[in-house]
Amino acid sequence: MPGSAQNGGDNWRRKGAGSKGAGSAPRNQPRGARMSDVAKIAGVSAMTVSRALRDPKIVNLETLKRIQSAIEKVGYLPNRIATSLSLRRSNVVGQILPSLRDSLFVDTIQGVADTLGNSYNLLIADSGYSLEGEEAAIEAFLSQKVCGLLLHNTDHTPRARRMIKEAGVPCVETGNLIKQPIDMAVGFSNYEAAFAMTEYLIGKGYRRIGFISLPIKDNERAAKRREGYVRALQKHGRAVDKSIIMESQPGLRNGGLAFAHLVKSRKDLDAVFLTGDVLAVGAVLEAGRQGWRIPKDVAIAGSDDNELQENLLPTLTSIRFPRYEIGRHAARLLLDRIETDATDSVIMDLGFKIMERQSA
Amino acid sequence: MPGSAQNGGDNWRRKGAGSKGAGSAPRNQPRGARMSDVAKIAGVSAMTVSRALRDPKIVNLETLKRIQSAIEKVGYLPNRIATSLSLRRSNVVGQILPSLRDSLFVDTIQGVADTLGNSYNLLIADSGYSLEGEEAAIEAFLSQKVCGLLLHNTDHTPRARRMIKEAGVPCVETGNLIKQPIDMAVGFSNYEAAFAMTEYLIGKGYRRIGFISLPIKDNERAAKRREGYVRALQKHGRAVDKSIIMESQPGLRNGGLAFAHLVKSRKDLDAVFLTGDVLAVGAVLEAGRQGWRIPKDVAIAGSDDNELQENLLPTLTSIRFPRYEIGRHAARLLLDRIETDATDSVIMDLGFKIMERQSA
DNA sequence: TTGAAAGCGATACCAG
DNA sequence: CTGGTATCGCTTTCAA
Repeated sequence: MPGSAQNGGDNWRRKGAGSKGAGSAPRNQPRGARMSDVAKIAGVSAMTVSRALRDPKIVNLETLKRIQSAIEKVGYLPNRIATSLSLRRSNVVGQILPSLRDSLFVDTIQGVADTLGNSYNLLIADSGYSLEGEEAAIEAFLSQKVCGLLLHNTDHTPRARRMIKEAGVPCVETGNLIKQPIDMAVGFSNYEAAFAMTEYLIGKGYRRIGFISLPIKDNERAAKRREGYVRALQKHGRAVDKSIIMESQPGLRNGGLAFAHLVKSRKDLDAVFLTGDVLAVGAVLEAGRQGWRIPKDVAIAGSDDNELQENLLPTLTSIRFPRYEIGRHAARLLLDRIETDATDSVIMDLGFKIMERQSA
Repeated sequence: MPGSAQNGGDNWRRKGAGSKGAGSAPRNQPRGARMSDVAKIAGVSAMTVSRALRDPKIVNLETLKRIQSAIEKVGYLPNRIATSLSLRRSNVVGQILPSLRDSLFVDTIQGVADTLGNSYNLLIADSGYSLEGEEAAIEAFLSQKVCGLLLHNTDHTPRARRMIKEAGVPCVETGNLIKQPIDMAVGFSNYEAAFAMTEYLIGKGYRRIGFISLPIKDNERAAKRREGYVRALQKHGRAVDKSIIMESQPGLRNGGLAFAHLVKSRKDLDAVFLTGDVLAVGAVLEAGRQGWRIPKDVAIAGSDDNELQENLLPTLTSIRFPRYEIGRHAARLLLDRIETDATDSVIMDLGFKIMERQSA
C-alpha cells in the first residue's frame, strides 16, 4: 500500500503533488539493433562482429574499423542476455543480506561493488531476516543464473544449501565464521570479539559488567557474542548473573531504554557491554539525558564501530569490524573461483579491533 | 589491491587467518535439469511444462501432477535467462546511486526492494558520484536488458539520456525534482526545503544565519539548497553575506570542523543551517566539545532527519525527507509502466517536513 | 488440452 | 582472417 497510510492526512510540504504531466514516453518498442544488423552494414558476418567485440586483435584492421563505425551508426548495444544463454554463464553476482536498510551492511556492499568492477553486475536482495526469505532469494538468483553468490548468514534452510550445491555456483558466506561453510567464508568470529571485549573490560578493573544484545532467537551472531561474554567471565572466575544479561530490540532508542533499565535496576553495575546495531550509541545518549557520568558512574562498551562512535561525547570504546574489507575479499574469492580453476575451500578470518576510547 | 595495504602490518585480532581448507567445491558442472528433461519424465512435451509453470489452470490436472512431481524429482529450476531472451524482456530492474556506502540511500533501496516483491530482481550499481560512472552503469544495465531503470541524479551525460530513450526503457529519476525528466520523476524539491527551513529560522527570530553545504560542484542538490537559502533571505530583506556561506567535505568530523570555523570567525552568528550528509550531527557534537550551548549561543538546523538526530543532545531541528517512500513510489511507477500500458509522464513531489526540536 | 516448429541474439566449432 | 551451422533453454504461433 505505497503512500496511502504513510502520507494520509499528512502535513508534508509539497508542491502540486502527483502531477500527471504533458509528456509521453516512447512506446514504439524500437527493438535496438542486433549484431546481425551491424554485420550487414559492415558487410561482414555476425561472427566477425562477435570477434571484433570480444577480441579485436584477431580481426583485420580494415574490417574492424568498418565494424566499429557500423556500431556507432546504429548505436548497437550488445545483448548480454543472449551472451549469457549462449555461454551458459552470466556476469551477474548475487548478494543477499538480512536487510538493505541497515547501515551496517552498506560498507560490505560497497566493498563488493568496488571489487566487481565493470565486468560484473551486482544483483541484490534482502531476506527480511528470515531463512525462508533467504531461500526465496537464492532460488530467484539461481534462476537468474548468477555466476556467484554472496550470503550474509551462515545459517540456511536445508533446501537452500542443497540448491546452491546442486547448481555448483561459487558461494561466499560472510559474517560470523563457521566451520562448515557451503563453499567459502569470509568474516570474523563474533565469539572471539565479544570474548576479547569482555576481557578488556575485566582488565580495566570493572567488577560487574552487564550485557545487552539483540534478541538471540534466530540470530546466530548475537548468540555467539553472548557466549563470548559468558566464557570470558567464567575464564576470569566471575559469576555469570543472568539478571544483568538483557536483550533489546534494535534501534537507538531501544538501546538507550534497555541500558537505563539495567542501570537503574542494578545499582552495583559499573560497566555495560552493548553489542549489535546502534544499541551502544543509544546508551551513551541516554546517559547524557540521565546526567550519568561515563565512565565514572558506569562504563559503556559497544561494537560495530563507526565515525559517529568516535565522535560521541564521550567517545565510545568499541569493537571495529572490517566490513568493507569483508566485501572486497568475498568478491575477490568469488572472482578467483570464476575466472581461474581455483577450487580450494577457503575460510578467511579478517579479525576485529578493540578501539579503546573514553567510555570504558 | 584488496587487503594488502588495509591489513598490512596490522594489529587486528584474528585466528588462523586465510586458512586454505581441506574441502573442495563441486567442479563437475552439473548443468541442471532443463524443461525438456522434466517433460520427458512427465511424458509430455516441453510446451506443456512451460504452460504448467506459467498458467497451471490451462493444463489437465493429471498432467499437471505428473509434471510437478517430475519437477521435484529432478530439482528443476527455470532458466530465467532463456525466458528473458525468448520474451525479449527481463524481470530485472536496475538502480544506480551515487554511492552505495552512504546511509542516505539505503532507505530508498529498501523501498524499491520491498515494492518489487518476488517477481522482479534488483540490479544495483554506484556511479562513484560521476556522470561518466553513471553512464557506464546505464550502458551495462541496458545491455542486461533491464526492464526498468531508477536513477538518483537528474543530471546525466547526453549519451546516457540518448541510450535510455532509444532503448525505450521505463525510467524514474529520484532525488531533486526537475521539470524535464527523461521519463518519470519522484522526489522533493531541495530548493523548497532549504527555503522553508531558512524561513523557519527567520521566523524563530534568528538574525544572522550561516549556511554550510556539501561542495556545490557537480552537486545539483547542494546547489538548489543554497539557492533556497539565499532566496529566503532575500525575500525577507536580509543581506546575503558570502562570508557566512561555506562548503564542507562530507563526514561527521568535517561538518563539525566547518561549523567551528564559521562560529569562531563570525561572533555575531546566531544560527547555522547545515544541509547534507551528517554535517549537522557533526556540528552538534562539536558544539558539545567546545562547550557551546545550543541553541542559546548558536542555533543549529540540519537535514536528512533520522533517529539519531531526534536523540542527540540537544535534539536536532531538521528537514525530514521521505526517502523510503520515494523508493516505493518510484518502483511502483516503474511496475505500472511495465505491467500496464500506462504511458503518462509523471512527476511526483513527495514533499518534506520541518522537524522542530531543541537545537533551533 | 497438447505438440511441432520457428525464433530470441549471441557464441563455439569447424571449414575454407 | 572469415563465414556457415548448430546450440543455449524457453515461448510464441499455429495445428491437431
